[in-house]
Amino acid sequence: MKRKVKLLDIAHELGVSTGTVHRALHNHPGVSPMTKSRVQQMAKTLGYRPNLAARYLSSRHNLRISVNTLQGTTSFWDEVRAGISEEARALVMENIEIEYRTYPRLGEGEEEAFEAALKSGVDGIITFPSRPQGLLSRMRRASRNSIPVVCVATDAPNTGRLAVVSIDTLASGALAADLMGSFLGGKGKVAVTLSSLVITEHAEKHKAFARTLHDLYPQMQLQETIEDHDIETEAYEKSTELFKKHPDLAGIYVTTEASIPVLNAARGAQMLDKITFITTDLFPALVPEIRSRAVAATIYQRPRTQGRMALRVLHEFLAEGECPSFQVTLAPHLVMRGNLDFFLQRQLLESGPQRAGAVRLRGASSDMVEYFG
Amino acid sequence: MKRKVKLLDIAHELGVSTGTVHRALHNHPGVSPMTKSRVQQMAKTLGYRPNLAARYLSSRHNLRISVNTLQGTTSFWDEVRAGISEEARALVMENIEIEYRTYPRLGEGEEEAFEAALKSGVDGIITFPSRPQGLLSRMRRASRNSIPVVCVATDAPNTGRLAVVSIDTLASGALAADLMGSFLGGKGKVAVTLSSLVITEHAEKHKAFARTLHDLYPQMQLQETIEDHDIETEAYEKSTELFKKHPDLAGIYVTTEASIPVLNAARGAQMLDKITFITTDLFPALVPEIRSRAVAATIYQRPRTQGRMALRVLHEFLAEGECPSFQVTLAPHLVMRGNLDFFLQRQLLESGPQRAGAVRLRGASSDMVEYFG
DNA sequence: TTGAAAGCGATACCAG
DNA sequence: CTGGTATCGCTTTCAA
Repeated sequence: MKRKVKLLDIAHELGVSTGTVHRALHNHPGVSPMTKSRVQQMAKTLGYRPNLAARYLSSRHNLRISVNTLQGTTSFWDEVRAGISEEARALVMENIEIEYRTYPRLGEGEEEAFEAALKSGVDGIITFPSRPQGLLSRMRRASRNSIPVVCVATDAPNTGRLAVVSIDTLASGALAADLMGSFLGGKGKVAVTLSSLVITEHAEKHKAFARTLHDLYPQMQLQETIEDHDIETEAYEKSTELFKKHPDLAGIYVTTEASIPVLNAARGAQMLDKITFITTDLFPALVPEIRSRAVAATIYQRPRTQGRMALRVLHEFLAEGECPSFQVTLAPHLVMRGNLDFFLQRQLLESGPQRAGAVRLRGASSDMVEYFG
Repeated sequence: MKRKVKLLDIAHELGVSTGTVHRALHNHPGVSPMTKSRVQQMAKTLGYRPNLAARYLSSRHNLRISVNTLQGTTSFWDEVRAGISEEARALVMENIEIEYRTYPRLGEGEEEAFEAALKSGVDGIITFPSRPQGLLSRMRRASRNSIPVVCVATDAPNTGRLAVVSIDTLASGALAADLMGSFLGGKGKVAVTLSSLVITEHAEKHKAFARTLHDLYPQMQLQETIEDHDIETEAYEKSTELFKKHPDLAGIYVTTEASIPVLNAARGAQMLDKITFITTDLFPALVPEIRSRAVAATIYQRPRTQGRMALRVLHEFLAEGECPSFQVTLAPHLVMRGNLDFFLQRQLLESGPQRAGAVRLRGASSDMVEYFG
């Protein structure tokens, strides 16, 4: 049994005080370079690991975290935020203060929100970088100032961000392709819609879809790709055009949340029941479409879990100064009509009673269910 | 901003000492019933929440946890144990000692293992109750002695167990049925194999499969169910018989890990390419079967996550005296040839470098991927 | 049955 | 630049 090494051990070993050791280990000002390096060396050789309990206890320096996301127009971001809140509450040391900053539309106001977070001096930021190019300089500045930034859903490369939490886009696209091929018996014309090929995530899904389709179902023909630029009417019109051009289209994979306009376009073109739809995410308007089998399957991106992971990674870094991984990639869930109700029930349960009173050992009579996305 | 209430607050309120308050709240001996109830009342009205950091700091008595599972003949339990270890290491307060007790076969030695764990005086037990009836009395005894027991993979009802972590069997069966129907175009004969209808989990999967098939694909015909009692030869022989009896069988859903004998039986009967297989779990021998498309899809039960959750629930109870939920139900993952590689890669990564050295902020050059099941 | 007090290990401040 | 020390909230003796 190895006794844990503490500050006093390493201080004693070097004949200095714990205060000095502390300052040296944290790069605080006021330590001679010599002692600092000696301390750090000794800490390493002794295998010093800080005692987090003691740390939390002594400095109850409330962590302030800014969460910058899209407004809750789509249920996706509501779920992400819910996951963040949950994790914050669950994180045993409840010294986390979360400030939500939202912006109304893609790329509109997100720079201001980021700026505001920086100005207010938060300890960390969780953000959805919808237009990375605009955020670039600000994120670099945050990184320079040692303010960790975690990206959710979309990555922002070369910004010095601490980590990114997202769905596995390659697995998503590949799964969609394999399902599409299976459903259609390995032949027919299919198409993909996405927001823009400039967005890495969408391009990856598309690439994985195309590649898997080609490898596993060589007889299937992938048609031109629709870019809707996150505009509903554009999605509708371009879909309508596509359906007109390919009256024999057999399937379509919607990689974004914007599946409703595409469904409506198919409905308008009287082609709804001839086309196999594979969509993305799960939100109220999609439920009846799945139930009526207009949508064959949807790929659920587990927004709640994304939120949880984002906060967890950020907190772990803030607490321990270390980051478990720079890229957290979630496996998507597949929702079809058969298992739809289980997902809906889960969403209900989780958003319903706020972690309905935890119960002590003896009082265990009625079970409650927690469904992990 | 509400100041946190601490022991001293409630002690002061009642004119007693913190020691008394502490003893009262923890049902320690040596407190008059009167003061005890007064303290507990006051704690409730003030909304006292213990400061865990202080708790861990003052008394870090190592938690000892026994993990009783099947030997690693199947990769499933190796993964479960890996998940448990991971979570133990990740749990910030690393005062957890885990003792693994394994038994070679279903129902063989598990009672002895449980007994040994109890005798050695562990603080909690995670177990796979393969033969609940034999464990019943022992689990009840554990419960009476306030030793929490968490079941993994399978529940043991009426045993006083603290919680159960398992896959959503209803969602699994329903998803399998919907996929089967989609793959087969809504018609044909299908069958189910399982270990025994006596086992709740298997019965539930079967029921969900049958029900979903009936509701969504009324033209499909569900044939008799194979019970293999966890014996490979039995699975092989009964499958062979089934294939002989139904030469037009179109699909089969294997709810257990025992899919290889069934596949071999189909191979022997020259029916491999005529039957759509939906299997359960993911293990080395299954990989080539998925790759060759002998298996259309497999339902992955996320053993690693099950292990993580089991330890988390148990630790939370041990640490806080509260249990977040008595039933943790995981949504299964769907693995097909298209996304197979992503799951294999994930298993490799996770079992490879032991949490390859966490890195500090500045050193973030090459990303590592962590793939959450 | 109860009170008083000594830690647990890291942090932060004040003297030197 | 460095040493000393009070502090965080809870647990756990030891006296009373």
